[in-house]
Amino acid sequence: MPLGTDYARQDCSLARSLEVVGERWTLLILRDAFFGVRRFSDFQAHLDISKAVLSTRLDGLVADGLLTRTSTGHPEYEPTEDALGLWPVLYALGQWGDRRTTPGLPRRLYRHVGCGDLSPAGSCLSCGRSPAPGDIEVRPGPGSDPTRRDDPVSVALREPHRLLEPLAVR
Amino acid sequence: MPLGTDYARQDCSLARSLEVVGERWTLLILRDAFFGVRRFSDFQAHLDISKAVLSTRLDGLVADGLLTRTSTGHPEYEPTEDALGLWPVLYALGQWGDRRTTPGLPRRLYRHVGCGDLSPAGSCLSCGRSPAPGDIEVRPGPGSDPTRRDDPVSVALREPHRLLEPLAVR
DNA sequence: CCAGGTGGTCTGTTCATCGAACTATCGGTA
DNA sequence: TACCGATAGTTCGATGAACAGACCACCTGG
Repeated sequence: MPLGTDYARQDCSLARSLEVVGERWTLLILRDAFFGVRRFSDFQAHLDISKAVLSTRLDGLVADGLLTRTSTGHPEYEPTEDALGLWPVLYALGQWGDRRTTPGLPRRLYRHVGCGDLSPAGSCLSCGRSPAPGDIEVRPGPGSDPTRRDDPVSVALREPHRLLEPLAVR
Repeated sequence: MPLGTDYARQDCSLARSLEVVGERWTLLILRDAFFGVRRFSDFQAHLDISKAVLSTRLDGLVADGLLTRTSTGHPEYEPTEDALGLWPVLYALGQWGDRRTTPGLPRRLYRHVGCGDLSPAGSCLSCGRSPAPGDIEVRPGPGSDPTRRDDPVSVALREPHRLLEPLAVR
């Protein structure tokens, strides 16, 4: 395992997790995968990441079983069941970032499809359950800044969109 | 801000969070702070981290308002209110790591003090609430490996211990 | 079968991390 | 109060990872 990614001497599940998702860019790639990004060039356009690093990260995520890569035609990367278990982590980190940087003005809003909005803890304000990512719809919130980016993925994400559903980019 | 830590062009709360806690070692340092580690040498002994990097990270966390550094006597680092908001993230990541690497054998167990054990989602199995870190007790679970480490912090953590309470290391 | 878009790899430079040696400060003891 | 060990760092050279940009191979539509 390359330097910078392992915490071999730690007897701790957090360390085990960080060996998989703790590298620079990895969680942002997974966030995009939840948002429906599927293709190499779309990840690259949305993240401003070097192709070499993106390639390394995608390969690593496939090797660790968090993404699958389609083998026919142009490759697409899709989150696995295992990756879906990370949704609470991504949601909690996003909420924390919202509270810290722009209190009261979330950059994105999440909704339990056909039910109610999500609380900061990730539970539906209407039914009280914590919906699976596939039952969550994301839309821009009052803290979002539509002038910051103009890549096709950012544009597509200005419309409400159900998580995990492949994004119509073009 | 040094390169490797910023995602300036991302309009995303997750990116803002990762700029603060996304670097190598940072989340493990915060985990230790939740576990009651307070002193430079104890962080270092428990994490096997170079002193230079530990120094840089602690300074950064103080600058970002996640830790306070006592100014009288030997320095101690204590998590701030802002840092406490990260507990759900750390807990969720730990649970995910447990499930992935040793299903059914968690390395640590968490309990709502005076009430019940915590579910994988972080809520108390007895009262249903999600307790604040100060009301949670941690103890080794069936998946822990007591032979892996012998530093004073690891030894102290073999006893049940309430989060945020300074660890009696010596 | 050709052109352009897609999905990479390769390269030189810059930056972060590492281990080890060195320095400064604290606090207890004589 | 003057020492001395423990604590808390800083500095240094070597190694490895990230970056931007050039380059190349493959797929797909015309």
